[in-house]
Amino acid sequence: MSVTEELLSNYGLRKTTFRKKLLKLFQDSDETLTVENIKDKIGRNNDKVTIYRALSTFEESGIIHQVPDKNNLSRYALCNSECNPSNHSHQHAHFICDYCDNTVCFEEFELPKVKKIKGYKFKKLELIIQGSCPKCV
Amino acid sequence: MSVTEELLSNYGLRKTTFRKKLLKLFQDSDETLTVENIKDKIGRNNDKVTIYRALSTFEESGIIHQVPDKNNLSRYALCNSECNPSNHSHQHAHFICDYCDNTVCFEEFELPKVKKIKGYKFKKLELIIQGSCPKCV
DNA sequence: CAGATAACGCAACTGAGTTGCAAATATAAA
DNA sequence: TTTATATTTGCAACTCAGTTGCGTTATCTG
Repeated sequence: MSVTEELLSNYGLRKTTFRKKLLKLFQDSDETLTVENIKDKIGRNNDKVTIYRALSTFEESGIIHQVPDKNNLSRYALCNSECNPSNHSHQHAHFICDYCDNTVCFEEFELPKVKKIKGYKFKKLELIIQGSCPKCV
Repeated sequence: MSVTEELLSNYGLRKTTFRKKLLKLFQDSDETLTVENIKDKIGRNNDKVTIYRALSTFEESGIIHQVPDKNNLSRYALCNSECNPSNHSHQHAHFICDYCDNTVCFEEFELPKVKKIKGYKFKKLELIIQGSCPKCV
């Protein structure tokens, strides 16, 4: 069984042709992907509904996570650590380039400790950094 | 001249009836607002195109800033400090409640100092905290 | 007050994401 | 390996936030 298939098995998901193809794409890619990016890479003929549904399944399972784009568009990236449906929080920052449309995960960032505010319960932190990436000085 | 009108003048914007009404709404509100919230408060008959255009103008000028919603929908809030078109960065965090749809600005938060990564240029930091708000224990 | 310019308001559009449903495929049981 | 069951896929049609074009109206400046 391939790494991709094993991952699907571990999360108790059916190993369909489409899911294997999509998951492999994420495993082979070091950038975050939009649905358009995905279509470009796995073929424009793939149905968007299927893509959206597979992405939702992967996200709920904890295989991938969603990151907002510059234009509030959804991008997706593989979860590095062992995420699962009940614990799916990411201790890393995201970088959004103002010029190209890319968004990158910065694994090496430590998220700040946040002081408590009475009445509020904090569950998840997301640090988004905007600026210019190496390609877009 | 009212506070609202003065603010518009300071930013070199025309003081139209609509803008005065919209800006006053932001000044009187301590929560972030969606376009739907705005319609509810200033009247559903107000044209959405006009709302969107006024929001863009305010945002570009540095009067308000945009915050993503739980559902990646846009919310808007008044800028506290003296923002302007060329310097429009917010040194505060945003809290998104997982249960109600509200998003709040946390002025009292200090954003973390972020270490440099070669090739990247950082311009803006956004810290988003998710959890439950006092109303939604 | 008159002319120039910017903002408004309407209709029609765009495009990301969703829903319903029938056909196809994966899995588990026999 | 075949069959029964449950899940996934793929198509069409839809929803809804946000945008564009353009003629009309309001604001500002002289």
